[in-house]
Formats: sequence, C-alpha cells, structure tokens
Amino acid sequence: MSADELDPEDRKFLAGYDPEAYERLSVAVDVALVTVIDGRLRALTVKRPEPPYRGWQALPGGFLGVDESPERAAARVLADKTGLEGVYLEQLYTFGEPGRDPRTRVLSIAHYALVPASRLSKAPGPGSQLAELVVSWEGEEGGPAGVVIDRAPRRLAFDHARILGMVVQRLRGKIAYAPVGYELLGDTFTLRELQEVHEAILGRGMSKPAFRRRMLATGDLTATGEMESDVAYRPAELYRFTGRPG
Amino acid sequence: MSADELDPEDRKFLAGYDPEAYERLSVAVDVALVTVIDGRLRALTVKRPEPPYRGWQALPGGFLGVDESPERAAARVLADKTGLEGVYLEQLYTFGEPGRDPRTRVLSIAHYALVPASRLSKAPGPGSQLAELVVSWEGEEGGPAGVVIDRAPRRLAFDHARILGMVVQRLRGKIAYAPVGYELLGDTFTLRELQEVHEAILGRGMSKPAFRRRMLATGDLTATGEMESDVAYRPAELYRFTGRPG
DNA sequence: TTAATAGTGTCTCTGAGACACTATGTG
DNA sequence: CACATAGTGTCTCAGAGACACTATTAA
Repeated sequence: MSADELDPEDRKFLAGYDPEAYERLSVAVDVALVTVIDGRLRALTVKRPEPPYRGWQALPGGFLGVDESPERAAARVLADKTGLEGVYLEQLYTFGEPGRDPRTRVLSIAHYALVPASRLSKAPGPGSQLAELVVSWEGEEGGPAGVVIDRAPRRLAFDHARILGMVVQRLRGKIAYAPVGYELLGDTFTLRELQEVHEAILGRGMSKPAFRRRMLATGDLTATGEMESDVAYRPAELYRFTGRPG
Repeated sequence: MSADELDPEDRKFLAGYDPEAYERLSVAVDVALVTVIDGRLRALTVKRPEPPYRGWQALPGGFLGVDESPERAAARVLADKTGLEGVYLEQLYTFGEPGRDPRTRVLSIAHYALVPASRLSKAPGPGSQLAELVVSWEGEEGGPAGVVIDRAPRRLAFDHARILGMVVQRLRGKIAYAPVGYELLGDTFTLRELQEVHEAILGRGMSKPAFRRRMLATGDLTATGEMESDVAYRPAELYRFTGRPG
C-alpha cells in the first residue's frame, strides 16, 4: 500500500504518526513519598542543590532511562534517595506544560509512594525533610497542597505543590472504594492505627464504632489474636490485611 | 557552588538531574473519544493504515509537539480526526513500558474525551468505528475493556483495550462523587437521559425515584420549564446543568 | 380510551454517627 | 483503686431501592 492510495484524511493520520516529524523530549519522573506521622500526612522533600530553584525543597526526581518503564524509574529514584525497596508505588499524572521547567522542555511523570513511618529512618538524609501536608477539602478540585516544614509554610520548587495536592486528592478518592491505607501501616496494626491513617488522608475525624463496623464488614481484615505491647493502657488486638490488595 | 563541595549523596542527585545523561524519547498522545448511544458506552476507533498492527482498529493518536502541552496535543489529534472542538478532555495515564510499541520506544500519554452522541456525525470517517465498550465490574481492578464492533468482539492494536478499560474505571470512580456525565449530554436533557448515561457508565440499572432524588438533591440541576418534543408519549421536563463543572 | 412514559408518596432496609456502657490492661 | 483506652450495644437519622400510584401526552 503506497501513500498515493490513501485519501487525505488517512494521509494526515499517517503524518501524525511519523516519529521523525517530531522532536524527542526529555522525560523525568518525580516521586511523592507519603507517610503518616502523628496522625498527619507527610511527604519527603529534598533540597535542590542546583538551579533552577536552588535551595528550595522539591520532590525527589530523576530522568527516565531509555529502557526503563516509568514505574521502574520511580522505584530507582526512590531507592537512590532513601534506600527503600519494595514500596507501594503508583503513577499519578504527567505534567507537561511547556515552561513548567525554566531550563528546557521536560515532561514529568509524577508518582506517589506509600510507606509506613516505621520504615523511614528517624533522620532524613542531608537536605531532606518530611513536610507536613495541609490540604483543605477544596483541594478536591485539584488545588495545590499547603506544605509545612518545622511549623512554617513553605513553597516547593516547580509545580510540586500541585503534585502533592493531586496525591491527596487521589488518595481521598480511592479510599472510598478501595482498601487504601494498608501500605501506610506495618504488617500488623490496631484498628486505632488504621483509623488514624484514614483520618489523616481524609482530614477529618470519624466515629470509632462506625469505623470499626465498616472496616470489619469489608472482610479484608483478619484478627491475629495477638495484642499490641509497649502501651500504658489496655492493649488493642492486632489485625492483618488479608483482602485483595489495592 | 562547584560540584566538589557536594557530598556523595548530592553528587548522585545531581547526576540524576543531568538531562544530557539520558536520551530523549518519542512521546505520543492517544485519545479515547467516549460517547453514549442507545444506553451503551462507545468509543471511537480508527483503522491503522500502516504497520505495526496495520488494519487493526486503534485509538486515534499522534505525536506530542515540542511546544505543546499534552492536553493541547490531544485536542489537536481529536480535531484532526473528527473535527470536534471544545470537547471535554482529561488526561488518563501514561503508558511507557519498553516494548509496548514494537517499532521503537514510544511513551503514550492517554486521554479520554466525552462528547454527546448528537455532536458526532452519523457516519464516522473512513476506517472509523464507534466500538461498544463491554467492561465487567471486575474491570475495576484495571482489566482491559472488551470491545464490540458490529456485534463481534474485536481486539485493538497496542494496549488500547487496556486504555479503554482504565477509562471506564476512571469514569465509574469519578461519577460517585463528581458531576460526571453532563459532558455526554446536550445543553438541556431529561432526567431519563441523565439516568441512561449513569447506567451506561456504571453498567447496571438504577431505581428511577432514587436517581431523581439524588440528582435533584445535588443542586447542580435547574429545571428549564420546557419539555422535550418529538416523543410519542408524555414529554419530560428539560433540565440544565448549572453546578460547578467537573 | 389505550399505551407509554413522567413524576411522586411511602415503606423498608442499610450504613453511619452519637452516646453510653462494659472490658481490660498499667500504675 | 484510679485511669486510659479497647471494644460493643443501641438509638437515631439519612440515603437508596422497591413498589404502587397518579399525571400527561400522542394516537
């Protein structure tokens, strides 16, 4: 089939598929590492050592290798920066407005990772922070996340506050119908800890009896028969997530 | 600040941000144009005029220009193929596994567009089809969509069935908390038409009184006082969407 | 009048919050 | 024993399905 046999519509279609007609682009991955500490959502940020935005806090990121899937690249970036492996990781959104990076045109495939606070070393690496996320419910419309470091509001480099806003929005949307949140807890956990995670994600308190009923009714939880220890009051039973993982 | 002042951790970080250390990639956009006809979800597919998958049905797509945002590129592809402008368009997911395109490494930023059936010409262009989407509720876990053309199941090129599966999954997730579906209807519509759209997306029937109550309770609808015409039975009142658009 | 659909009133069921209560660990 | 939290029983309320009914138009 030569091109002469095609009608104009199909010729236009073919042109649109010619890779040589379009320049190749730099593609990066950014990773929002999210955890819950003291009932609050937090995300890892790192200090940028070079322009643009030198000295600002930013999400860890890196460039996508030619033979690397976006998810693998995100996992590599995360492992390089934190040493964490086997973390729950999900693609979020691709940011590609020309001009979002002042240097050159860079496409960024944003991801988010969920990890229990217990797996994070107490002291983040040099220049790293665990920034608190403050997202009003209006953030549901896609607004940027407020970011608080050491009790002071901070601005993030690039459009990274917007990325964090979308992360929280995504978590809030998923938690309504999917077993989200277990990635933020250890292997076993109490129902109180699970409720704290839900409250941190949704940004509001919930009634204890209703929460217990709803969680146990999903059938995704199995009581281990063991109790938590190291508490100065009545220990709670430990549960394990045994449902279909999200 | 020279690189010698940086500690090893930051040097690794810098290397990860060096654009020259990574090859640039071809980036495409694919668009799933979705509509509802006869109470069924349908998506536009076009026949591929060239290898790979020559002759197969595929989603319309094209390459991303260097100074073009992904959304703009998707709108351009859609306008080129269908002549439609001002359509509701949203980014879905970026597919980037090496090997998903047998020719070369191509990243594809998938989008979906929602358009009322009335805006689609009765006869799709040459090689175009309006394929019916069949997605079981298990598709919620992300499985591919079944695609039916002229009552026969069809396979789509590349991973496009998976893209359509994610589109339906996304619509089902959003419709639970956001005013989704009005983009699939005209400026005014009856509650019965709105219910048909919801039933098409969710893949199940719903009770009429409960649906009416729920929709009217959102406050997003305004009765126009006008009635539909051209029906052989009692005409229904026409409503207009006046809430915050999704 | 018949047919077909629009639109509504009511009952019931389910799921969640509020509240109060009992249970069980530490000191 | 006091105290703090775990865990539960019960009431109430809001939202949704089921069902039956009335309303309105065309033929």
